[in-house]
Amino acid sequence: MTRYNPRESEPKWRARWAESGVDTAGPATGGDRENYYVLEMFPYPSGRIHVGHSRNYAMGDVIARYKRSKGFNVLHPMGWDAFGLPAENAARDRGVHPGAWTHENIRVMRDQLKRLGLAIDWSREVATCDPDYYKHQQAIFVKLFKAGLVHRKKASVNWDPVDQTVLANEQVVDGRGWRSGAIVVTRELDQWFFKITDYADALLDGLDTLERWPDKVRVMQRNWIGRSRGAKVLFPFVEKDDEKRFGAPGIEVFTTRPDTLFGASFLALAPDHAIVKALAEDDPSIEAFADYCQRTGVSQEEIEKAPKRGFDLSVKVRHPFDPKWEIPVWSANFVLSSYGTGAIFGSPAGDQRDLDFARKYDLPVTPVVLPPGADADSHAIDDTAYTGDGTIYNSKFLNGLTSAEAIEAAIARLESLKLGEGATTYRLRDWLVSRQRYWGCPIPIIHCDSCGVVPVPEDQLPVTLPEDVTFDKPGNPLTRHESWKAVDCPECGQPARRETDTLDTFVCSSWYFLRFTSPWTTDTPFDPAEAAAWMPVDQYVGGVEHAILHLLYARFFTRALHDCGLIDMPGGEPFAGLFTQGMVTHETYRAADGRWLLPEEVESRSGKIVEIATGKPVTVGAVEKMSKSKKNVVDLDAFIEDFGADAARWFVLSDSPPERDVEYTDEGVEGVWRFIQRIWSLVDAHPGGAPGPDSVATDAEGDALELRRAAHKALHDVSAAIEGFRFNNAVARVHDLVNALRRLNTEPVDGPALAARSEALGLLARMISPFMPHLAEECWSRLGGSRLLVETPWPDADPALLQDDTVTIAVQVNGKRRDEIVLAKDAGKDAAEAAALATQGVVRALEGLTVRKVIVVPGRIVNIVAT
RNA sequence: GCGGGCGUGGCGGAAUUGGUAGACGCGCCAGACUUAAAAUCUGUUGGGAGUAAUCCCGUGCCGGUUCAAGUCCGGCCGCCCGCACCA
Repeated sequence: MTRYNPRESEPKWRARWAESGVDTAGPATGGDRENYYVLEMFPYPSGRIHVGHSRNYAMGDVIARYKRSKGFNVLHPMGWDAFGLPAENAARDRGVHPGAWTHENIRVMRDQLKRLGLAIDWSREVATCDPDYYKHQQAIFVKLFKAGLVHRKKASVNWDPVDQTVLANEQVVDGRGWRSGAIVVTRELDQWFFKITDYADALLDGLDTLERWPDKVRVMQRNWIGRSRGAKVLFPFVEKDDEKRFGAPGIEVFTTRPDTLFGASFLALAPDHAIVKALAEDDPSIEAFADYCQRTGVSQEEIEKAPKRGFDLSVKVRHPFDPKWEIPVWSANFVLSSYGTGAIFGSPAGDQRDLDFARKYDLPVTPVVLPPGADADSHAIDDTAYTGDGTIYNSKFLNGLTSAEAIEAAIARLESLKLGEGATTYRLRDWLVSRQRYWGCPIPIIHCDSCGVVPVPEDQLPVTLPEDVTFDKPGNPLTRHESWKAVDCPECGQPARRETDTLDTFVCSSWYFLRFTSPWTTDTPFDPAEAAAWMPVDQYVGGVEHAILHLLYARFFTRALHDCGLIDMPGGEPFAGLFTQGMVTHETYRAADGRWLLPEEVESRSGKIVEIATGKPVTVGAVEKMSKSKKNVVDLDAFIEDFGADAARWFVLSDSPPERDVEYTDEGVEGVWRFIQRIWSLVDAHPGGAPGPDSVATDAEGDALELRRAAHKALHDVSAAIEGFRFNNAVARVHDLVNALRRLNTEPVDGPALAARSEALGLLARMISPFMPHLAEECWSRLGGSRLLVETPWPDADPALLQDDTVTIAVQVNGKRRDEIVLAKDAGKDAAEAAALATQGVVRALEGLTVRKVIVVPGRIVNIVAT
């Protein structure tokens, strides 16, 4: 009897797999196998992989290996999201070039991933910082530019003062930069944008087709896009002078409730609305008000608690439905310039914010919507607005209509008066893609004094990053690199300047899955035929933190590429199936002086957790997602050295459902180790001359037959669990089979019994192969498998063995379980009823009662109703 | 405030279509082996009553539908996540 030694086995089998080439995907076109594309969100090469990271890859790998053994041509690639700010920070702090730092991390992490035994087609590996990759990205940028999907404009943008760059709206979380955590400030800057708003409707409607996406993610995207239907309404100026002063006939507002127009009591403009800005130039008190609003905090609480504040601009407009009705124009701190037209009309009775504002500044409050069942004479609004639907009143020609009817009628009237129209607005803003950083894909644009903005001609791509840069000063080193910046204009040949901004790294990750389909192309970003055949990704696996950012950008990108003719993807959706996996968590440890401690730096001494180095007690903190910052990580290499890659893979997939977090504990790992050894000891104890692992023991009976049944049931359940993304369930069913193999280990083992055991052990090896491929291969080999297990098709469970000859069913009396009966599987209802009524437990329970009804659900239950 | 999800033993969780609640694992307890410990193996393990057979209670709370409810319906309570002055 030997112990299973992963240190010996795992490298051996990985070498065999590499020799065999099984992990290499075949071409998607012209093959006879069905294609299946499984992808995990590619990592940022930040340093090292810990056990927490491995869960994501383990899940994708189970799917990849399972689908491959089911006969699919599987594409399971890996690459590196290799541009990003941490590389520049490392350069600044340690004097190493960002490229060198990144490539070293890639080398380390690639080795780690390889040690996990992932069935990855490494021949397709890409790194986004490689000019062979970003060259195509620059070509795509130029194509999008020429198609009018890229534009440069001056806009109020989010500036991260720590990372010294602008950020997209999606990258500002709770008013702070998503990476730095610094409070973002607003700046007016000339920046590059992708016109993702052109696709707002398509992106919204497409969500309905994504049936294999979590609802949560679809809802988040829907909310982010934030489509609202309503109307734009023009309130004409009262004073003719104002038309000239502001260059417009009046003030345009957006509303979703044109039915409440007769409740209007004021207009409110955002503090940075053009009219407010114009007025502020001559009026310091308005300027002071706008400044005050700018300084209001950015956190949720601050916004929520900030009192409504307004400033009367002393401008008047007319009501669109009544030229005699004059309405005052205010500026208010709760109006956003970035939404709608940056101006609203206040209808206080139907909107809580408007009501708060009206009460504070003593503006009129006229109710115009009568709630169902309310009385028009007595209905009044005090401090709570009525925001629901109802019957319109106090509203002239809208009186008596429902809210929905009144919206239509009001829009029709506005249109006939040429003072407004039905309109749709979105919360989604264009995607700001320029970054004032070095370590990113250079934007292939040249600024020429006479020709303006000129894209770099395709035959001059890539625009590569210069190597000779320094990071000793803040800001973007490209802006200081005079020789790199200097270039002749491609159109007029005069001296011109390169764009020094680089692209947001999310641009890189918006099409990498397309590059994977054909990374060998040099003239095009990918082979259109291969890409079209592989896409969409059948199963995408990643963290929910990308629910909006990456997953929205990628959906935009595939549509834009389709519209530019680069790929044929009519549906536009890059990811047909999405799974958002839970994290691996671990206890946190903190020394008395506040230092976080690694799990390996602490130990338990007589029931107390102490720091090994000092012996001082340690505070055990919350169980949290493994993260470098809190040091509650277990290094993958150390784990593999101790327990092997299979143990890591099995552990992170056990116990918790894949979409939930799983807690790392030493006890749990020990359990996995024990289980691995248990499997091995079963296989190792199997006699050498026994039938092979793909034998079928047709003559088995008794315990041997029971074992076959257990094996085939396990196979059936494990297959279903993998298909249904219930890996924890698959793990439990494998445990069941191992328990059956241990329980039914009868001696001596004769012919049919031995064959049944061979069959069961063979099936065990196969069903663990997607999870613990090295152990499975070792078992398969030990059992006498004729070829590599990875080249062996997934077996089908024998349906005849999935059902027992007899079934045990419960018998209830009045819904309470009183006994159970054993019946032949094809026993009729009458037989079941008779057997049930005869059992001791039933007889006892029925004492003194009369049977009224007997319900028999064959194979399930018998329920006797008695009174 | 809006939206999504979740409440089951000491813990992670299972019960996929309404049909034996607690599979499987971890932990705990007991036993075997051992001078001893570790490792390994065997067994017990929702709560309560009882020598036992057995009985009662039990899936956040209250009510309903049903022969039968963790599962369906109505109303609460609690927790987690996302968004949030979006007109």
